[in-house]
Amino acid sequence: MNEAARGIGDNHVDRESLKGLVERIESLETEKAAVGDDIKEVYGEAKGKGYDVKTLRRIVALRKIDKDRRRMEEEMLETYLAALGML
Amino acid sequence: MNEAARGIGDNHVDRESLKGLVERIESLETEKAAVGDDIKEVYGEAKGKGYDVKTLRRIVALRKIDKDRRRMEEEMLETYLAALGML
Amino acid sequence: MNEAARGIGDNHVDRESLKGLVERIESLETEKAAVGDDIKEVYGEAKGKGYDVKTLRRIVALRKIDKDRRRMEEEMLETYLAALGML
Amino acid sequence: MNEAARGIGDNHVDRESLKGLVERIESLETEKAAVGDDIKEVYGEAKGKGYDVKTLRRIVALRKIDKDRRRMEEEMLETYLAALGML
DNA sequence: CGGACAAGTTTGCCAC
DNA sequence: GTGGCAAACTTGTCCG
Repeated sequence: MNEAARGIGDNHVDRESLKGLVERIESLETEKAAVGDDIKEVYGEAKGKGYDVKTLRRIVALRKIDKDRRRMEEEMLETYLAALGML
Repeated sequence: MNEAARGIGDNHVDRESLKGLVERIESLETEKAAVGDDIKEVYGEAKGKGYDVKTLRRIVALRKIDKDRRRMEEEMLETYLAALGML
Repeated sequence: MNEAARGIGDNHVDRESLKGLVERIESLETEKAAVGDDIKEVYGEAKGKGYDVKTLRRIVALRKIDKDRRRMEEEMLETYLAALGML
Repeated sequence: MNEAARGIGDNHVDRESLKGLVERIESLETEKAAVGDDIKEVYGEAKGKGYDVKTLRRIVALRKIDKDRRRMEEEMLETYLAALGML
């Protein structure tokens, strides 16, 4: 059994290990939030330059769909090859 | 105030109205589940014909992305026109 | 071997057959989405009448569990009767 | 008027400027997604060590609330001090 | 504050 | 039967 996987009444999780994990997650969450703020800033800057933010968001979303499509096509190819026993 | 919007201590919701809503929802849920089963059947039939189900699912998903893209482009156009004050 | 189940170098799926399957699936998916929208509409209507949607969802979920339980009890009864040769 | 804010018949957005904005946003979005993946990885690692991911998420959420609460208390204190002319 | 958008949670499905 | 993968539903967040 793992160090952390214990049953009821045996809840001696490794404090240090747990602490490390939580801190890493929180650090990453902070980073993620910061990047999110950066994105908001860019939209704000665009707005300041007179761009329509809603349109800008749609452009970004549309380009994302394109990217997803391309990614999906890659996967399709893999799937086809696999289905045909060519992988 | 609406018939149903009442405060604490005034919980005499309209039994008939509530019943009607719940029944309509449940009827629709049943219908939805039935359609879901139909879909499964078609995939089963395809499998019986020798098609690779996973590939089939990808095809459907890919075509959906295409449709989403087209819908998004329509919206984009509207948004552009609106942003340019042309609507 | 089925028409569709072929190996490497023999991957000539029946275009018409495949097309038919995909279209049937997409049609059903559309239908399913429509019913989903209908359900959302009913919840919206309930909300408009002052009902708490979250609570309403819980009610529907609870009743579903009840139905499932009753169905299982029926099945159990059948199983017992069958085991006793009483069917 | 800004370069980008123009009316009907004057919709010449600065292509380079727009391109730059979109690219900065997409770059940041990519970064954000990458950090999100990192977070998932850590949860995955935790799972591998036998931790219950759901509980872990709750812990992180709780600690976030605590932090927010502490931050609000700080702000409140500042506000009070400012109101009392003690800053 | 209400609706759109994104995140998280849960559920069902397929492969192993 | 189990565990990972993908879809659906629910919940929370942000903008208007």
